[in-house]
Amino acid sequence: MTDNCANRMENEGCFMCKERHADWFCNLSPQALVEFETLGMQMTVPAGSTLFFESQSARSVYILCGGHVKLTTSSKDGKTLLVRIAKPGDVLGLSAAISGTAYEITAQAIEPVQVKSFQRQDFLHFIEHHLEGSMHATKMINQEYRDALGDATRLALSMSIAGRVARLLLEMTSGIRDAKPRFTMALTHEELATMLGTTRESITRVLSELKRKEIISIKGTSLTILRKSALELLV
Amino acid sequence: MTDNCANRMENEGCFMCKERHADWFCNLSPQALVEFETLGMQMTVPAGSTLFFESQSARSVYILCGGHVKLTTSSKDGKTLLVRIAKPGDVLGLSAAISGTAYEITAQAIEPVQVKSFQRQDFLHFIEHHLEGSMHATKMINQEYRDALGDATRLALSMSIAGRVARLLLEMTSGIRDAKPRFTMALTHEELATMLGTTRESITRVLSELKRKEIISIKGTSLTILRKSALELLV
DNA sequence: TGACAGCTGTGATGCACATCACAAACGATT
DNA sequence: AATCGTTTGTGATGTGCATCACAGCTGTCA
Repeated sequence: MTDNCANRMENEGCFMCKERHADWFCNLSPQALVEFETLGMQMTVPAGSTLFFESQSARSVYILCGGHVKLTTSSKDGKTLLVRIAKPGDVLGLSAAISGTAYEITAQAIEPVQVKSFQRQDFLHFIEHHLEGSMHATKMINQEYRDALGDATRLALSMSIAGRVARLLLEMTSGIRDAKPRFTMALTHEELATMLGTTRESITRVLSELKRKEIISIKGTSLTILRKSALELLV
Repeated sequence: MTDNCANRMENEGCFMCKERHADWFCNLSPQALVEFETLGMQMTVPAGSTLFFESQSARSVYILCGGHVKLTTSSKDGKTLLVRIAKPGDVLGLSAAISGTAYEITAQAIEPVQVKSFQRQDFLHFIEHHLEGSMHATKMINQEYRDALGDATRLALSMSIAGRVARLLLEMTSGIRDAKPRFTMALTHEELATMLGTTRESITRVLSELKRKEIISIKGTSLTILRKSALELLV
C-alpha cells in the first residue's frame, strides 16, 4: 500500500499510463481513449480525504489509477461496515451514476491516491456512445454484484471474526507481490472494528492471536504478513 | 403466494398481460414488444422444478410473469443460503447471461410458476439493439447489486435469526395486499434453516416465539401474518 | 389398525463473541 | 520529566445460537 504510484508521474494521463491492464475500464481502443482522456480530470487526493459520501447524490464517477480507497456503507442504526478496499483499476460511483440515485457507499482514500474524475453526465454520455465502454461498464457492475453476493454468502454462512480480519488484511495487500507483504496500518483497532461490524476488543484479540501464531508481525504501524496461506485459510 | 396468476390465462403472451407494471422489464414500447414477444417462449413450470442450477453455464434468461421462485446460492463447504424470493416482474439469470459465465444462483419454483424463457443469445441481441431494453437490463442488474449489498450490510451488522425469518416471511407475502396476508408454507423447518444459514431447531424456536407473541398464526400449512409491522421491526 | 418415516417441539450443554471494567503502553504538549 | 489523552491489552461475565439428544406428532402404506 506504500508506493503503488511510484512508477508513474502525477497527472500524466491515460496514454502514458503503464497500469492499464486488460480488464480495466480504461483499456480502450486508441480512438475511444482520445475522447475518454479529454472528458476526465486527473487528480491526486491526499490520504484521509473522502471522494464521496453515502446518500450524497451522485455527481461524479472516478477511476482509481493508483492507491487504495476504503469503501464503507452504514445501516440505519449508524453502524458502519467495510464493503471492500478498492484497488487500482476499480471504477467508483458507477452504480449510483447509472441508476441516477445517491451513492450507496462512502469512498475514502486511506493513502495518497491517483484518480481520474468524470462528471456523471460526461461519463454516461461516453458509455452510451461507445459499445466497448458500455460493455465494460455493464461488466463492472455485474462484477460488483457478484462480489456483493459473495460477501453476503460468506457473512451469512458463519464467517468468523478472524475470517473477516483475514479478508481485510489480504485486501490491503492486494497488488503487493512480495511473498511477505508489508504495509503501514493506518487504522486503529477501533476503526477496524466498526469497519468489520465487530468490537474493538475482538480486533485486539484476533490480531494478538495472529501474532502469537506468527502469521503476521507488527512493528509500530508496520504490519507484515508472514504466512499468507494461513490467512487465506481463515476466510 | 396462492393465486397470483388467477387473473391471467396461461400462455397468452405479453400483449394481453395485465401485470406489466412500470418498472418491469417487459414494459416496452409497442414496437419493441412485438419483437420481444416473438423471441421468448411462454411456459408454465410446476412447483418444485428448477429453472437453472448454480454453476451451470447460462443458456437462458427468464422473465417471471407469475408465482414465486426461490433463489439460493451455496458456499464451498456445501451450505446453502437463501438469496431472495423472486416475484413477478423479476428477470432471472440476467447477470450470468450478460457476463457470459455460469449462473451464480439456483432458481427453483416454490409453486406453479409462469415464465417467459429466452435463449441467452436472443436476449442479449435484443438488449443490444433496443435502447429501452438495454437501459432496463442495466438498471435491473444495478438493482440486484444494491439488494445484494443491502443483504450483506444487514447480515454483517448483527441481523439476528429472528430478523432473517421475518425478512423471509415478508418476502413471501410481497404482492399480497391484505392487511393480514395468508399463504401456504410449502417448506419444512429444515429447508428454511439451510436457506437462512441457521439450524432447524432455531427455526422451530423462532416460529414458536412468533406464534406465542401472536405476530403470526399457523394452521396446518397455512401461515397468516397477524402483525406485519412487528415483523418489519425485527428485520 | 399398526408400524414406520419424516417432521416438529423442547431441554441440556458448549462456544464464539459482545459487553463491561480496568490496567498498561504510547505520544503529544508543556 | 511530568501530565494527559488516546490507543492497546486482558480478564470476568453474559447472551445468542449451534449442537446433541430425545420425545411427541402426523401422514402413509400395508
